[in-house]
Amino acid sequence: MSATIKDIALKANVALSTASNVLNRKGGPIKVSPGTSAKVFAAAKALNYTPNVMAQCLRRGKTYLVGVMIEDIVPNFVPELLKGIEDVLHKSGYSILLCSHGKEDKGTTSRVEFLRSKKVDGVIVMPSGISDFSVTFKSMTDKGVPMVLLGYPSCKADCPRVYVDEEKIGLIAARYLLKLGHKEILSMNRRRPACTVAFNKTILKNGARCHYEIPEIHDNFEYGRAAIKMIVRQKLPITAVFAYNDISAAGAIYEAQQQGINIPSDISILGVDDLPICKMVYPNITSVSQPKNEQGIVAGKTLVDLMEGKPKTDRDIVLTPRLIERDSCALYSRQK
Amino acid sequence: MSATIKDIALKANVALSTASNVLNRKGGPIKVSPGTSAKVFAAAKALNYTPNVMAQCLRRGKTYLVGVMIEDIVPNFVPELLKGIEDVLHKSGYSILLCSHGKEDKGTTSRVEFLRSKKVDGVIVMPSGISDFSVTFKSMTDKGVPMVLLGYPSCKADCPRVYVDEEKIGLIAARYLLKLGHKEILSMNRRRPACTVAFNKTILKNGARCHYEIPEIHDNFEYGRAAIKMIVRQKLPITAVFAYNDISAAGAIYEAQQQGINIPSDISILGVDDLPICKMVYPNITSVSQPKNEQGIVAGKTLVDLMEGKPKTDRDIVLTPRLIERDSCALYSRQK
DNA sequence: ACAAGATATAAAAACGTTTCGCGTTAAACG
DNA sequence: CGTTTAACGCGAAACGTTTTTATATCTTGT
Repeated sequence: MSATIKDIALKANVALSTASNVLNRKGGPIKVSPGTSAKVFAAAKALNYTPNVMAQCLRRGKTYLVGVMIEDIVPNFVPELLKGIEDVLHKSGYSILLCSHGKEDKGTTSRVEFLRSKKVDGVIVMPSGISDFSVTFKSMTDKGVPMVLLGYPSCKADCPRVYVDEEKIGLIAARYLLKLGHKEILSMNRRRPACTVAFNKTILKNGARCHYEIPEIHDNFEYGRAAIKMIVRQKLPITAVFAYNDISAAGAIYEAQQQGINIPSDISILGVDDLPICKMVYPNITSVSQPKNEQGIVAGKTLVDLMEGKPKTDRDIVLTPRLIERDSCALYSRQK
Repeated sequence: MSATIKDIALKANVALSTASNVLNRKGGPIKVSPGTSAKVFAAAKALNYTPNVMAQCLRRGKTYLVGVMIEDIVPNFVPELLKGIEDVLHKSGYSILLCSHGKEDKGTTSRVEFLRSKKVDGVIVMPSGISDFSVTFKSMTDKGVPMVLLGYPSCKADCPRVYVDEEKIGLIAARYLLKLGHKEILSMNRRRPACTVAFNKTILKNGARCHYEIPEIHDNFEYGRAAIKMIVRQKLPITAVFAYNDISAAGAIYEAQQQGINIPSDISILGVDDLPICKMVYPNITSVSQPKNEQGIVAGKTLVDLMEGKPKTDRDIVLTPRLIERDSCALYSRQK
């Protein structure tokens, strides 16, 4: 079908091995005269040659493939993460094999088999919840396939993990809301344990009160709406909401708008993630940013280092969140 | 490193070829006694064998890889499309090789080389703008690699295309806004030529007027804001806006809210795409939906058919948009 | 009981590369 | 001019499969 290196050798009147040498050991130790070199290149160009990567991989014992495992492609921040990963991997010559196992739990292990048989050189896993990956991926890690875990610091796994400092998220959020003078705050972050602990501690220490009695709802947007509904129904004296994430914040804003509650003058709402949606709702959402793109980049780099056999770095790489101030939080006004 | 079929043969005391036969010609013509079969399977399990896909591909001349080419991963609907594609391809045993060339135009051709050398069995291309792909992908299509174009019907290419009926989008939008009694309508859809033509024609035929003098802005959200700004600044008598897409609609709503204009009682805003954001802003955006997931699925199926050598289907597959009514459009009230 | 067919297993070729080691020729040196 | 050395090019093996062809073993019909 396609032209092979053999065709080139034939056309250029050289041995197959010589053609190969010309083609892929450019500055290498094996010398070949400029004349033959030119002949080979000419032939290659004439035949529109591209190497057969399968054959190369087989021979070299390396695939330059990285498996990226994701629960589902839809969640809001996955694209940015993916992009970060793709960028850095591509720069190092790797390409990514996408692997999204839907909801089904059993899917995970079969996908592992899939990646394993594709002989990927490395894996990046973005867990969807807390689970123990040291066993799921045992068959790969045992074989020495490097792996990096992205997000969810609470997952166990025998590999480097990249995530953002959840405690710091809580700290930043608490300090900010306190600075604005809020005393009665609703926290929706029970799903982020470390974050919640830090948040609560800081809040309480400064003489403010922290509520967190919202029924869990899986849909983030509805979760946010539920928060406002609860505040209204139970007539709570809350003046600020620390939302689970920006989607929840958007939900809260939406419900508030519907109920005639003014954001931020009546209630301040603080999001987490700095998703694009922050700038698309009115008022723009103030949010604690987890650097998504950076996470992807860092995870990619870490994996590349591992695959190239660089000395093992520190196990965990934790990134720092930061506050992005917009319009959904305001000073607490007493004369309410 | 990993166990090979040779190891299995050795362990099971059979010839390499016998092991291979047992493993992958399950119901095939070649018979092998239950005894040996069992031995081989036992050995395979004991050694935790997974076939080396590189070797298989090399031998079979098929990679079961499909290149999916995207301008950028970020745009809002890409994930849904991707998911649709992934689902159906995975079911047929293919996996997807992601390939997002950033902004750079020259990137495209180098990515084509990339996919070509990976010997993908097929390609799905989602163009970012209007261009002639019959030349860009010539080196692949010439070699008989099937290809499917997704979206942008205005692109030229010698392959099946999957897209939604843009004329119909215009038609649906026009009819709906007319039904609501609007007479002065702003259309932002110049970037969708077929859609605009149909929209305008219908609007004019029914005695309403169509404005469309907005300066082009690349950022969709800002584009939407600009529309409202223009209406306000020039004091246009417009009562309905047919936005470029949902992001633009969100932008328009945002700006309106800031200017104290009520949506939908003062101005109705109609979006296109039915993105998740529709349900996240207040009021919820009424939108003409382009079935994203379905597009992905159809594109995937078409490609699979092509790759399996099924008889060529109709060149173009066009999907039908439909109206999703929410809260951003209302009857035109004269007593304004 | 013997050739003919069936049946089960084995051997070998092929897929397209990379790479090692070897032979040839030309250049350099005394 | 004869010998050492470097420079260049070649052949062949190997990567792990699949598949075609060949060989050995076992039935079976006459």
